[in-house]
Amino acid sequence: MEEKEIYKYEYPHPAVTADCVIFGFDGKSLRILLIERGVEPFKGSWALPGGFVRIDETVEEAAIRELQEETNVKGVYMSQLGVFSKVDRDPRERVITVAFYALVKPTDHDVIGGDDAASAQWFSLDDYPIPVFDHEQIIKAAYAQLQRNFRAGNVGLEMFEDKFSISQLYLLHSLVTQKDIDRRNFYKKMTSYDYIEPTNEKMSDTPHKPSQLFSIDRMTYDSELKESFNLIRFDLDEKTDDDKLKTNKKK
Amino acid sequence: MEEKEIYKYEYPHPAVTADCVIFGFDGKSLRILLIERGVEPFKGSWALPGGFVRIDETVEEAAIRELQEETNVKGVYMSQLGVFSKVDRDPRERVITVAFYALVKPTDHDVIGGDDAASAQWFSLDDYPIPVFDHEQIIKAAYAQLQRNFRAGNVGLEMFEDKFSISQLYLLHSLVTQKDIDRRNFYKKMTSYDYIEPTNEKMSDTPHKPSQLFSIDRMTYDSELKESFNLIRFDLDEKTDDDKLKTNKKK
DNA sequence: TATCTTTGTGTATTATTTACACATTACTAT
DNA sequence: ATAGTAATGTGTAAATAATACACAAAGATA
Repeated sequence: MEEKEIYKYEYPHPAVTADCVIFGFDGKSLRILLIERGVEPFKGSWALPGGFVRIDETVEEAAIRELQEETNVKGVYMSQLGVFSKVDRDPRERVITVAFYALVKPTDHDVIGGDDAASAQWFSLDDYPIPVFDHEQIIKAAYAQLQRNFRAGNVGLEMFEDKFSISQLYLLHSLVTQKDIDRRNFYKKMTSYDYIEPTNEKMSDTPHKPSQLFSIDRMTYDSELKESFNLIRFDLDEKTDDDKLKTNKKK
Repeated sequence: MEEKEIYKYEYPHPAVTADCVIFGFDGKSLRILLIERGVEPFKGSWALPGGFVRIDETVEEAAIRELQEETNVKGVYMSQLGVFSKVDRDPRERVITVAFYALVKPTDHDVIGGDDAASAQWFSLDDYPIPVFDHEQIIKAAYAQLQRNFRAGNVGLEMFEDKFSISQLYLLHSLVTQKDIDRRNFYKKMTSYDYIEPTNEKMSDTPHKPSQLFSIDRMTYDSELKESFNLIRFDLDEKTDDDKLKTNKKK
């Protein structure tokens, strides 16, 4: 027992964690990814995926590592949301957390609970179990930020790995911005962007007129929009903060 | 000597600091507030005001406290910029910093170096001593963020304690956005906002036609714009993170 | 009184946003 | 087959916002 307390400091140090608010859009509704805690405190309760930042990694590295360890989600565009540091937000000790958020397609990811997470699961944003710690506040702040970005013109194409229809995008924008956008004007606006390119494929298995599928010119999209919204692709092979903040490197 | 290392942890903990990028606009040019370090490491070099977050305060509280201790600047609207966490950014130990930024009028503040700062001084943004640590990178990121906000429509009135002329505001916008805005269209746009109200005073001591002075309807301004840009008035009597994130309380 | 400089107003042009009519293309039911 | 249903996609006009630029007004200066 005396062998455990080996790290000594002259002044008290907080612990630092990274937490991830992962929003999912499945084509119908908005979802949120939570984990069931497998360890104390709050074992068995739901929480955001995340965990302690190691002494030899950046907070960004911690966020993607923990997200992958606990939910198996990887390779998504994440943005830093901010720091939450109320002194009593964790019952164990003083813990300051850095929150990140991302928007993904649940079907692109095989969600598997792992590590400190007994399980990981998507919930509807309208009805999810209130998470422990101050994670509910973090989710609210992340959603507000997402909404601000969309209202300010972020198109939100980071989440589409492959082809998409304008009506999918329309539904996403309607859900996120909470505004009733005119479907037809939205269609024309989106198709006018040079980074949204029509393919010659169409949606299949629809009980009505199938929509055309579009693809993303990532080069153009990234250069025109990503810098405006500080979206960064986090992959495990990226190294420094500096890289992430200064350039738009992709895997 | 053995009495000093009294805080023990099972796992290594980083230190956490809060740093402030304070931009100043004096009516002519943009400035930045730096302190001359009075302690090691880098004693005698210039750096951003800031310091360690205490175990019983939030990062916001640390930011305003350190800013006041080291420069005597207080009561300004600050925004959280983000976290910088490269593992080797501080030679002493692992230090993660949370950066904040603000835009103020230098003449509103009596800058006095204090505490760990041997001195505090305004520098031109075009020509300031390169600060130590990764503070140059933080300044660049803060300026980019400020520019994004202005380009996205932030009017930047937080910094005006009292009356101002549209030409002052015009110069500020020209400097920050780095765009050449049409002076006359800018005038009309600003005077059209309902939170910018004409007074019956005029600028004095000008060698030409004096400009009208305007005042800010803070209530309207705050409700219409602040939430969009996450600007928060930090005062020493505010308490929790929660308050700061959720409401727009003012002193 | 003329000149200089900056402030403030007017007005026309262009671009963007919003509103809404309607044709098109699939599937489905009779 | 044919009509009905439910979407997608196109066209077009009006309202609003952004841009460009002419010029009058106010005070200091010579």
